[in-house]
Amino acid sequence: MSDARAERAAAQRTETRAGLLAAALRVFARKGYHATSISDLVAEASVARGTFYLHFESKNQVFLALLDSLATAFPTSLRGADTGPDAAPLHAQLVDIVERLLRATAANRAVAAILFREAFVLDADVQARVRQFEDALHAWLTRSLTNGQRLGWLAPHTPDIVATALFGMVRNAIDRYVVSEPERDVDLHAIADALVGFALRGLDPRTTEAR
Amino acid sequence: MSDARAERAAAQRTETRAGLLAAALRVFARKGYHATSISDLVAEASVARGTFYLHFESKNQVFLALLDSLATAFPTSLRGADTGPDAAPLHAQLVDIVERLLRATAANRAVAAILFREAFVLDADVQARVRQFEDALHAWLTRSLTNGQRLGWLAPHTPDIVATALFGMVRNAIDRYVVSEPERDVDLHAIADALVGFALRGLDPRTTEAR
Amino acid sequence: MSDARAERAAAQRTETRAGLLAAALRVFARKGYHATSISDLVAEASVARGTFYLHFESKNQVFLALLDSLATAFPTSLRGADTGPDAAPLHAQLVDIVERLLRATAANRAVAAILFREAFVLDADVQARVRQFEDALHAWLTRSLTNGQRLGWLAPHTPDIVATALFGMVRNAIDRYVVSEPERDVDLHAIADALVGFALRGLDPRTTEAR
Amino acid sequence: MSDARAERAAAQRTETRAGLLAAALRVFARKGYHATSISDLVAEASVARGTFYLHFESKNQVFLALLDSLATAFPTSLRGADTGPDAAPLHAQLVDIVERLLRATAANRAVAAILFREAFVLDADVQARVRQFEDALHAWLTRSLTNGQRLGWLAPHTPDIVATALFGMVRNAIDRYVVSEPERDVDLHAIADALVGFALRGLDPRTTEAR
DNA sequence: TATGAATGAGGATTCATTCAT
DNA sequence: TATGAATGAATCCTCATTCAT
Repeated sequence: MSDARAERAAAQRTETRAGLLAAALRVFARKGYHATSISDLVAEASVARGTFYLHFESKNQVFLALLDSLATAFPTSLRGADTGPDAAPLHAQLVDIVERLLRATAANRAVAAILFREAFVLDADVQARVRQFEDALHAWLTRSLTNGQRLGWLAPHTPDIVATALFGMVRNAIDRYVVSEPERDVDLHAIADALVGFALRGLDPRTTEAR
Repeated sequence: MSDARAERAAAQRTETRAGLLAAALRVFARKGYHATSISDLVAEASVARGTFYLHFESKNQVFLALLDSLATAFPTSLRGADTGPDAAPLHAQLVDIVERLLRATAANRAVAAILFREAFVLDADVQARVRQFEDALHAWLTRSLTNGQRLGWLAPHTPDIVATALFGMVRNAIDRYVVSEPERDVDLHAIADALVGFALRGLDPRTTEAR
Repeated sequence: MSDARAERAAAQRTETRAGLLAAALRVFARKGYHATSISDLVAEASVARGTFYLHFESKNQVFLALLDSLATAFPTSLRGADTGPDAAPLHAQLVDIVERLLRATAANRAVAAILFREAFVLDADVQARVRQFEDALHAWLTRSLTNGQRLGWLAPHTPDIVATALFGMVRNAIDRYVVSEPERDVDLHAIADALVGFALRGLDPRTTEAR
Repeated sequence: MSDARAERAAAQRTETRAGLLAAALRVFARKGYHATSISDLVAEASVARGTFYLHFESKNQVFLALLDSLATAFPTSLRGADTGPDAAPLHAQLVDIVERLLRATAANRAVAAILFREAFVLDADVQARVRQFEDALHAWLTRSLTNGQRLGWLAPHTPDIVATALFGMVRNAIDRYVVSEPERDVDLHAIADALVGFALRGLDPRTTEAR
């Protein structure tokens, strides 16, 4: 009937849902996804148990909803390198990409933490979604490397394995510098720079001397 | 009470414990650590529920016991590079180290899988032990890199970050090529070679040209 | 407040109530009384949850309202046999009564189904009403039989027990031929005829031969 | 190991299970199957909640176990009539069968009550089993009637419908005289006699006169 | 009168752990 | 030492009912 009332109700609903999401983020960050029970969630959100099920089907649906914030923040960080004639130097471009990745993760620390540490105990459908995301990332990396080699921009290496290595480098860096130690004030730019420097030049000193 | 009888009892006890460990390894491999209940363990081991508690305090104590096999296999793979006058080339030495790591993990796939994927849901004391192991590894890597740089064997990079990167590279490679896909027959030597090649020379083509 | 407006409001209310009843009939028929929740009812009726409680106190009040259709259809089928001088033969009259009962039930299949199968899980007040209805029917049957015997129309039997038997015969026939298998197109007249034939002549072959 | 201990344990287990069954029978009789929760069962049996699940999968498994007492008592009552040359008169034989049915039910009043009144709200598998039992009974009745007619022992009627009628007669008699009013001391033999008398001779007075 | 978000008691089920034998 | 029945806290989830708008 009254539009005003319906609107109010919808607003209320949205607000409660948002409260549950915010509460979930806090509890997940505090206790971890796995150790969090529905009871914990509703207690933190100060709503009744039944209210939870009015908004979400299960704990993993909450996490999936939270995941969307990362899922939108991530891909925008991943626009490939610019290979045009007057593009910025490759090194600078790559540093920029990696730094954006680190910052996107840092901005969603709690979700990223779950994603990085508890991925395997997430329920099947969440796992499938995460795995699919990772596979897409790996495929994109492999393609980019193959392209770069063909164009002579990158040294010849086994693209699949190097993709795995790069993925692991960044993943572990995120885990160590972003996810694990929130209080420590880290210089994400410096980290991105060091990672890219290492990935481009390698450890062999003759590389650096050569230039 | 004859010694013989006491000995027999002790042997029996050891045997029961070994049976529980072997059973745990099988069930963990089949269902994952987290999804495995004490019921599953005692059923697989064909002992009574109470018997379990005569030998282990909890599920994670079982895992800690299993962990020891890896904990002994790993460090031996990690004897540092030989820097003596007539040592083998650095590249070959590193390939050897990495390959040994991969093989050690492959030989303990079930335990490694838990370690890599379910580490975070392990109870606090197991987590602490794993973390301590990782930190030791990271510290060793950082030290080695610092040393290598001082000796001019390695190019100047931020050792801490490069250690993180190297650790992530290998970790992800193990996850992808050893833990995740058991059936696929992978060439661990080739993988080790590619990883080391990338880590030493980097992606920049001028690196390779220079030599 | 004009009368017209009050009238409109009343009409609206009646309509909503009717919609709920119609919806209830559909859902009860589809899922059974017991398996139907208030949620199901309001969803089927497309009204808000709270609206339900404006019209009915509980699920069984809805059923009681639906019951009224049967409660009015039944007694009219049960006008006793005509014992006047130029009445139709007893057999034909009884067949007619039984057939009318079957048809009345068939016309209210959904309600009858609940009545026959889920009577016991209905709440106390509904149960009381159903029981009262059954008792009245049984008393009427017993009275009719006693009368028939006194008039020499019926053979001497224990009226109370025969009433129970007759009630059970018809009840089970309704359950089997009307309630249970809705799709099967059954000949209710033939069933009524067979039932009355059996009830009058019995199984003993000498009975039939005698005529 | 020790057989004595194993035996003791098994005895304990059996005892607890029996206690649960006895408690279930009492609570079912008091509150009805549907209204009984697992909590009620364990409270009545004075065991912990978990203990219930050690012995039964669900409430309906308890009922199925109880059902077995009826399921074994019933068929023995149903050995068909003896048609040999020097068999007892049909009437006497039938009275005996019906009386045995009534007594078997009376001996298992609580279970029979559930079976008769709450059959429809029992879970699917229990329902299936009950339905199957009823169908077998109906088929047996129909077969017996057809046989009896062919042999000239029984008057010609539609066997399927008469089977339905007989089933309903007995069922309702059980419901009224055995299940519903436990306190009233009823003469089961007289009831069986009246039922059979009615079923054989019917209501038509000419039947009785004829003999 | 109608709405629908919120409530919270209540029920089923699991599982680590204990303890008498 | 081994057994295994019993325990009961903890968890998930449903649903009749309320109430502010």
